[in-house]
Amino acid sequence: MSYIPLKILPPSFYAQPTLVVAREILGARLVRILDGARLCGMITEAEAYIGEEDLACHAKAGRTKRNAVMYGQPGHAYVYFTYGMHWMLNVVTEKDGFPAAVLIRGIEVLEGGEIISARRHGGDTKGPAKVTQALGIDSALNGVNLCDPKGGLWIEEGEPVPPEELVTGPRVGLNTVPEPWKSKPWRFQMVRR
DNA sequence: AGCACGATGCTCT
DNA sequence: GAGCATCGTGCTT
Repeated sequence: MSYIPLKILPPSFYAQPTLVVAREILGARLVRILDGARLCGMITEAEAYIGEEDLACHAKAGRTKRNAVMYGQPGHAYVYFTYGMHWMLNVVTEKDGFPAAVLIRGIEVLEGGEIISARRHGGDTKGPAKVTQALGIDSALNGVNLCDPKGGLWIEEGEPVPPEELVTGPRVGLNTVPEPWKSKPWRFQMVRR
């Protein structure tokens, strides 16, 4: 059995300004094919990291081996390792050559709940490292094209999020980042009302 | 319910 | 060698 995505988000979606992508990716469906099973969750929280000027962005000190994918084509996955044990999933935005991305910080499970629950040892999927653990995302997916289902990871169109369910705030975990970057309201979250 | 802390290893200086 | 876009546990209110 194969899984044909219905409305996969195209490169033109990711090529938009990063703040637009971070806001509009909420409600979209993150899909992962893992060991032949389709896992899917609605994206509920995301953060924007925008260019070398943004001192919270990994590109702040220029291009390195680690952040190279962020400088590439929009619509690809930037996956990196941190804190000695956690993987983070980002989607590359803006035009080729400009380093920017959106960090996927939380999902609400829609499909494959039993598999995901087992992978999470019964825990939730609210948190960037929880998302990657739930969906089996690691360095093998760094640089994967999210617009091509062959990669086993893509994002499908979802229901639009009404403004009253959208909340913004400062990005999380930027303990040593200087202002104004530390306090930029570049975190976007869906909340049930 | 909230906070403090330790785990754990890769990347860049 | 320092720092890290975090998480789970265990302890305190």
